[in-house]
Amino acid sequence: MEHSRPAAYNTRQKERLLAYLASLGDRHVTVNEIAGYFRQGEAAVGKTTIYRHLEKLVNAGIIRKYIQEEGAGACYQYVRQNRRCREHFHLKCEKCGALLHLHCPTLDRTQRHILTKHRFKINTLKTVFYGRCEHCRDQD
Amino acid sequence: MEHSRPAAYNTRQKERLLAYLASLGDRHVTVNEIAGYFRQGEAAVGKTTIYRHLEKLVNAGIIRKYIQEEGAGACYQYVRQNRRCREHFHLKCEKCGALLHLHCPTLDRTQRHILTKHRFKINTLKTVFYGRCEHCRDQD
DNA sequence: TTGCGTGCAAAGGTTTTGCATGGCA
DNA sequence: TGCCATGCAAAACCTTTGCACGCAA
Repeated sequence: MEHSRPAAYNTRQKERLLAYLASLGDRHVTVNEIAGYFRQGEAAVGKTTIYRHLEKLVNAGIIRKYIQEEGAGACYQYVRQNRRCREHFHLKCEKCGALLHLHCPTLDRTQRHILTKHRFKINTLKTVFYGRCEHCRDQD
Repeated sequence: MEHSRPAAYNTRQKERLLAYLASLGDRHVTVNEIAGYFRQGEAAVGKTTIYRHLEKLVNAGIIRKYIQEEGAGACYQYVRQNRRCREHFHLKCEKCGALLHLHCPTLDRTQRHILTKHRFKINTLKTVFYGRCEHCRDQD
C-alpha cells in the first residue's frame, strides 16, 4: 500500500533533460548551459522546468550538485550507476574543478564513526569534499 | 616602508561589529542575524557596512566564513586566537535542515589522512556532510 | 581639510513561486 | 476528464556597487 504519492507523468521535457544529462559523461553543466542547449533547436525547455527537475534528480541520486563560487550558479553532473560502484566520497578541487573518487577504508571507518558516535547517517551520493588537489596546491 | 595602504579609520560601527562578533563565542551568525541585532536599539549598522567589514575581517583571519549552500546566506564565526577554536565540519540533515557542528578528533585524523595519503587539502569552510540526523533517521 | 567610512537605493545574480495554460494517462 | 507538468513573469534571495553625505584624523 502506497502513500499518496503523486502520479509523476513522463513528459518529453523530462526525457530530453535526462537524456541530455546522461550524454554529458563526466562533464559538469550549469543551469544556464542546460537552458542554452535547449533554447537552440525545436525542443525548448524552460529554466523553471530545469530547476524543478534538477532538484528531484539530485534527491533521487541520479545527478550530483556542486556548489561553486559564491554568487555563481551551481553545476550538475550525471552519476553513472552502472559500474561496480561501491559507496565512496568525492573530492572536488575548487581551483581546477577536478573530481576525484575516494575509495578508502579509512573513510569507511570515519563514516561508521559518525554514524555510531554522532548518530548521523551520511549520504555519500550528495556529500562532496571541497578543497585543493595535489597539483593546484603547489600553485599560488 | 609601507606600500600605499589606505588610512583605515576607527569608526564606532567597526568597533561595535567586532565587539558583537567576539561576544558570540563559538556561535555562527548570518548577515541577517547581525543586521537584526544592530537594527534594534540606538546603534544602527547597515548591511552594506556589515558586508564590507566582514570581508576585511575574513581576509585578516579574524573571523571565519562558511559557505553552506548556494543561494543561502553565509555563516560567520569569530576565531578566538587564544582558545581552541578548531576548524570543524558541518552535518546537514536533508530532511529537517538542521545544521550540526562536528568537532571531533577522529575527523581531524581523517582530514590529515586525506592530506597525506590522498594529497588533497580539504576546505572545511565549504565542505558539508549531507545525510540524516538522529531524529529524522527514525522517521520514514 | 582630506579622504575614508557609511548607508540608502539600485543593480547584479541565482533560484523560487504564482498562475494560466498545456498535455499525459 | 482529472490533475500533474510547463513556463512566463514576478518575486524572493543574497550580495555588490554608485553616490552623496558624514565623520575620523
